[in-house]
Amino acid sequence: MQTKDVIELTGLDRETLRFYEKKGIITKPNRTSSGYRKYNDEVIERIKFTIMAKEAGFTLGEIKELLDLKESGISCKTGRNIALEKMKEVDERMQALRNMKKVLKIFVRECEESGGLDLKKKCHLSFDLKKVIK
Amino acid sequence: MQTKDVIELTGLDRETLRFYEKKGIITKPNRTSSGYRKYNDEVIERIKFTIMAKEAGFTLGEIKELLDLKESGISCKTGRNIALEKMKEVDERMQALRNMKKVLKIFVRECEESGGLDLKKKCHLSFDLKKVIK
DNA sequence: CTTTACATGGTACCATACTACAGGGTTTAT
DNA sequence: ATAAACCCTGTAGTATGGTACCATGTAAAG
Repeated sequence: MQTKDVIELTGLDRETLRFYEKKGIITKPNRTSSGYRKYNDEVIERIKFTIMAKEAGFTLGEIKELLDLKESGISCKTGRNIALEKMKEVDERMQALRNMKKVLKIFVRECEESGGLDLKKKCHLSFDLKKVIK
Repeated sequence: MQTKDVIELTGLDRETLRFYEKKGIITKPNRTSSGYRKYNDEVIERIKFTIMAKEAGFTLGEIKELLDLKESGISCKTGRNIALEKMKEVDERMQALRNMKKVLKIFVRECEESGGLDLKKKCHLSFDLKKVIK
């Protein structure tokens, strides 16, 4: 597989792929005699994992940390603790998203109550979080 | 309320509060005769909303956009559509978080199966997303 | 009345995560 | 053989979201 194929399979662009290589998100690929990168399938898994974890709000640094567990020779106990820690973060983000959704629902309801689909009626939104949290 | 109180009530630091003022997240407060900022309660709501929305993965730009809806004189229909759009984003992020959690669960299970709490046993994690997505 | 706490504006700096070239070399299709 | 498509390294620039410091002014407490 060459760069082009990785780009096609992952949706990343060339520059970002390089950037991820520089950051250690993907391992340095072998090269052809002329210096072209030759990738294997593992890189696709790593990139897909990266994209997913980014969407879940993790930084490249954290993602690298997780990806590196694989080769780190870390103990089962430590690996497990890191994963459990990250799960806690995921739960916290989910709670934040649920709160946000509640606020947005109130927005939508307020909009509908005070003018519905009438383009001329102006909306009056509140950001009173007391309705939403605690 | 002066700066100190806002800091105490929101957990923001002085510099970040200024930064948010510069970015338009909070409206420019009135001043005392000597130039000290005098805040009202609204600023607290805006900041709390901002913190929550940030936790939910929104950028300051998007957050400002939402906060500005309140004063924009935008139509109900438009306001409602923007809120619905943001709700879609929230749902997408939630899906990403659910996927991430699945991966992390597999991590934890693999760790437990291949050594449990034994600090000497090394873990061998896989990132095979085929198990998780699609 | 002076020390401490709090405030001001302004500038510069930092990390993260890209993004956009420039100036080449290589491979492949026609 | 030559054009199109692909690849290389390297550097510089951008946007976001702060953070840190400076020099200085104001207010409140002992």
